[in-house]
Amino acid sequence: MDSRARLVQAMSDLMWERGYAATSPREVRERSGVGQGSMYHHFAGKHELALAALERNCADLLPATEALLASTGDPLARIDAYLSREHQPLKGCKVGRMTQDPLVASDPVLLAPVREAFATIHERLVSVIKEAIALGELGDGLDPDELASMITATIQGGYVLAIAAQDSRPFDEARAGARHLLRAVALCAVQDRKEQK
Amino acid sequence: MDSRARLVQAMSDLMWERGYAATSPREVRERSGVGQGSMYHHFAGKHELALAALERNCADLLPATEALLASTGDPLARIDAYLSREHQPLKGCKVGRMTQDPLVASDPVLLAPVREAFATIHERLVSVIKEAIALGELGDGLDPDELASMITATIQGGYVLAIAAQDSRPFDEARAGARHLLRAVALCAVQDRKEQK
DNA sequence: GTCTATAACCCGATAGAC
DNA sequence: GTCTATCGGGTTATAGAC
Repeated sequence: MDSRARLVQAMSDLMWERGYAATSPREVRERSGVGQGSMYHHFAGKHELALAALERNCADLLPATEALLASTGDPLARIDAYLSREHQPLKGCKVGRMTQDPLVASDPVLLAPVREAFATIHERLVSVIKEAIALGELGDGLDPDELASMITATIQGGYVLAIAAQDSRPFDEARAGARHLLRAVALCAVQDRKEQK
Repeated sequence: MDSRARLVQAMSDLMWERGYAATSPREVRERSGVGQGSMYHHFAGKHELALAALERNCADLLPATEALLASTGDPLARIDAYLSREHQPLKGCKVGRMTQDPLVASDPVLLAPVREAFATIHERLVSVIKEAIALGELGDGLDPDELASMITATIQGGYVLAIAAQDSRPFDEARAGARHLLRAVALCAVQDRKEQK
């Protein structure tokens, strides 16, 4: 790993552990083992380094989620998989948490990669939900955008509850609640179709 | 408003606007118009001031939510009301956001009021859900803890999505998704009971 | 591309007069 | 209870040699 990559890695880790404001270039330097001059050779300053770290986090996390949703097979099962993935609830989401860092949220440049990541997930999720509706797995009375936002919000909000409680249970409960609710309406949809026959 | 209250108010505002780490005692002093000496007379330091601000935020926000959920009347309508309240999604939640501030989340003292606030909401919400199940408004196949966590997570996660998108729509979509999903399973429950007759 | 040295400023906190 | 003055240290960033 070269100096540049080590700096980005250290910045990413520290922003996760301490947040943007509380992370100093000196700590980044010390953790990455890169000298002062090198750091300002590769990046104009803390801000540019943070942007690189955020872009890297998004690039790291997005593909796995996209793969999960884009895979072939039963749409509802893919949503279930999205809602069942392994996480570390008490550590928070490397991407989602950034929206709650005021210095990031108020900075259009830093927020851009986060916005794009969530927009992509939303788009994919809406597609899967539309597939499920087309296949009759879900009733057509539900709005795909609403459902997609609700599902992603459940995960992101689950982090909030888990950290507040210092217990991963609320995170798992929230996601299970969403899965079970979806399953219940899916059964309704099946039932409705039987009755119409 | 006396010096102490003005300091707490200013700290609360600044923590919301900038976060804990990025808020300096000097800014608090300047915004509140209180002198240096006064500040350190009332509070031992930034940490103690932050605790007072967090406690105040929780005390300010909790009663309205509790009142909403504790009111008499149709349980499902109360959940609907909880999911329909006015918010400022782009500004974030004064309480929930604190869980994503690493310096707050890693400090048991600062996190305590946040933990208690969410625990209280959860408790109230579980009661309302149990009422709804007892009345047959919801089927008994759903777990009240899961549902309660999902509902609060939807709201908290909605903030994340709204800030990421810099648009309040995802917040409203997520909450509407949860309401419509609940309504759909409620109709299922009614249908099931009719069939059993 | 990396190093050391240093600038200029702000941080959180304290001292002590009034 | 409030004021001004100040401390020691850390902050982000720059300068300039190698």
